[in-house]
Amino acid sequence: MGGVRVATWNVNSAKAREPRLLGWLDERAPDVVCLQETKLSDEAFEETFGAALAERGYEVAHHGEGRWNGVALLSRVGLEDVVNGLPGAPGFPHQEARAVSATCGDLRVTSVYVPNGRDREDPHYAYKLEWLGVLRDMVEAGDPSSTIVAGDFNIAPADLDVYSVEAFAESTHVTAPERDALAAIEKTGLHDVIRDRWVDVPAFTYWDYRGGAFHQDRGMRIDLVLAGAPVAERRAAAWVDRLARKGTGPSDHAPVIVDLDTAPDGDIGPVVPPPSMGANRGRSRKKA
DNA sequence: ATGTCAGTCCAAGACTGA
Repeated sequence: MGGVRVATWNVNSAKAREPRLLGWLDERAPDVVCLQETKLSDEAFEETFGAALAERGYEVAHHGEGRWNGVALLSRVGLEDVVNGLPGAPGFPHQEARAVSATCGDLRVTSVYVPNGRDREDPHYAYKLEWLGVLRDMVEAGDPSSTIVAGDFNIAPADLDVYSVEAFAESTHVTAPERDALAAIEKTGLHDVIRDRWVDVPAFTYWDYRGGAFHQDRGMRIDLVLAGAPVAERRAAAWVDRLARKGTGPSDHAPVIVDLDTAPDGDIGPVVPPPSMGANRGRSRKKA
């Protein structure tokens, strides 16, 4: 194994996304996948995807409730010690299927679907902040150095992460309490892998279905991959798979993909070739 | 341009959620 490709994608109904999801797995071949908004029961997910995912070599941890929410982890580098939900998380009023964690190889991975918050005055907003606090506590109680928390955070971390600050003046997703709650999670030792790589590029991950938002790039960056420092340092590539937002029957979210090199103490050497084998040699030779 | 899409109930089109 020469490195691990980790991805997160809010599919906005796994059932409605079945052909797109399977085609995307074949195209991108991620090793670990965090899914959100599967909108399926565990039984329905198994029935719809069990065989297709097993064929592709994935072990599956799905935590669903049926109509809404629903998260999953797919892994072909191991899937152990699965925990459904956030221990001690608030509900509305019942606990919702918004988190699932597992150990995948040398990574402790959590797929999260953070509550939307709806409006600043809505009780769901307070629920969202409280839920984020419990997520922070869970990360801190674990080992942040081997942690990945990825998913739909429903928070744009900074003004760069929305297409228009004015358009969000009265909205959730951009408020100081939400951003503070995210910062508190990161302060346990997690890094925003896409933002580390693309320092001043918006890198939107979500575009409303309405009003031609995708075509006009009126988007938001709300799907994040957070990783402990030793994991984030293994980053070989990090990007938003905008192709998956195009064409027929897309989700309103695009996947985020992060490639990690093998850990320094792994038994296989680095993925990046030495300078003498660099890609530029071939290109310049061809020119000459 | 809040101009879409997905789920539910239940058989069509309202309602809810994002």
